[in-house]
Amino acid sequence: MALADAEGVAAVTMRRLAGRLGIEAMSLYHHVARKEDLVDRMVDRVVGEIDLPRAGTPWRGALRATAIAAHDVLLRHAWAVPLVLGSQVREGRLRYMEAILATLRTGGFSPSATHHGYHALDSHIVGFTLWETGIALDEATLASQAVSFLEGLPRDRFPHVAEHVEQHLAGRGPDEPTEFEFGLELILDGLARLLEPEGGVDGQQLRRNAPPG
Amino acid sequence: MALADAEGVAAVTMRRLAGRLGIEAMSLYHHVARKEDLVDRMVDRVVGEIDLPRAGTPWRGALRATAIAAHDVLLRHAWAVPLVLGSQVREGRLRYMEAILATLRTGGFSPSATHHGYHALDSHIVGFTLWETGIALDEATLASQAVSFLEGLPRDRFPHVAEHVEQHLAGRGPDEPTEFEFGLELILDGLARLLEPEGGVDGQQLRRNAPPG
DNA sequence: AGCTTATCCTTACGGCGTAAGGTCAGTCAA
DNA sequence: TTGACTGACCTTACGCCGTAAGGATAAGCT
Repeated sequence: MALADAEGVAAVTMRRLAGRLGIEAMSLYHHVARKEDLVDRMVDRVVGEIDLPRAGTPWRGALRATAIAAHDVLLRHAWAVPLVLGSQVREGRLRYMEAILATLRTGGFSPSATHHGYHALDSHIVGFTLWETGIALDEATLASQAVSFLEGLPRDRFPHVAEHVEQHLAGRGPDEPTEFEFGLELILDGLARLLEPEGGVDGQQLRRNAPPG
Repeated sequence: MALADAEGVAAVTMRRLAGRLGIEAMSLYHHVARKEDLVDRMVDRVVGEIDLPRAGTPWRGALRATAIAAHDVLLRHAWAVPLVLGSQVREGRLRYMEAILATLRTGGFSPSATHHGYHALDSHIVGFTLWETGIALDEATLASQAVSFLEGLPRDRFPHVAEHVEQHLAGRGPDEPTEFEFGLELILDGLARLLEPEGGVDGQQLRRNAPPG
């Protein structure tokens, strides 16, 4: 994982990894059946690093904190972001899912609403972080990159794209939420409205039911 | 792209692609500097397939239709999903961005709200589709896969995960939105509330301003 | 006729995942 | 004490990969 963090997952080859461990490439195959297994386990360790809410925390705060924790962890291990939704579900992922799903269910959401809410949240976390890690290195190179992008951009054809990049350059105001948090609040607000009597998206089906187990 | 659609982007090697074209691998380097360029262009073509809203369509319907179109296109070219947010911004992506940003701006959103809304939308589209393509093949194998997953799952430790998978198996009710549309509506609802007088997430800063250009 | 240019080819290198089949020290029952 | 077993590791080799370097060929233009 140190290797992946430093040079990306492409740098994790059986030969290089073995070299770091002072052994030969083929020796790794006594601990792992295929390279894919190795990577799957690495990804699961990343997910395992996400701090989970203690049982009993009110759902909105718990979900908010967990989403932010997940975002932080994924930024620390950017190589894992495109893999996290496609890899085998193991211990770490199960624990993560269970915690979020239990939080929603205990918070009063129906099985269906919980199901949908979980995916909406996960999509935001992974999708947003995927975008972030796709463009970002540090703030400075990002800014200079954005400037040179703006210079080459035909403004007459793409005025709104230009404005969009300028928004990036402007940064955010003192009380404005992070870009990540903006989308997160949108989703949490939407979920909160599902619990209100009039309901939100499809109030008929997604309202409260008795929790399982 | 036919090769990538059929066998995934890993099957697109310079030798195999050249073979399909009846030429040698190295000949491709007269049309493309690096393999990365080739893949970037393929991804941009995928984005170019997304139907964009005609100028003047009311923002909410326009965004909804575009998001669904993007989702469909990405499902058709699943190999492109993890790449789309990290690849070079070219013609196709610029047109896509311009259309969405213009829709929001014309719809009355401030530069900042437009900026945030764009990313929230994009994160959902890509994040959700990444999850979908990570698990899904066809409905039937998915179902049998889910059943065998449930059998191996220790229910006492992960009761909510079990319920979650059962929700998948149950499928959705007749009037229930798609999972993709559920998250989409959450985001569109949230954006709509930004336009109301009282504002939504951070009403102070994100309210309307004069559009650019 | 000669030059330019676009297109394609050949050969070669170092690196990849991994199949197949060792070696060798420690463990433990008889 | 011995001998089979086991787990950790190594060696060699195969067929892939991207691409560097340096032609070949044929069409079009002056």
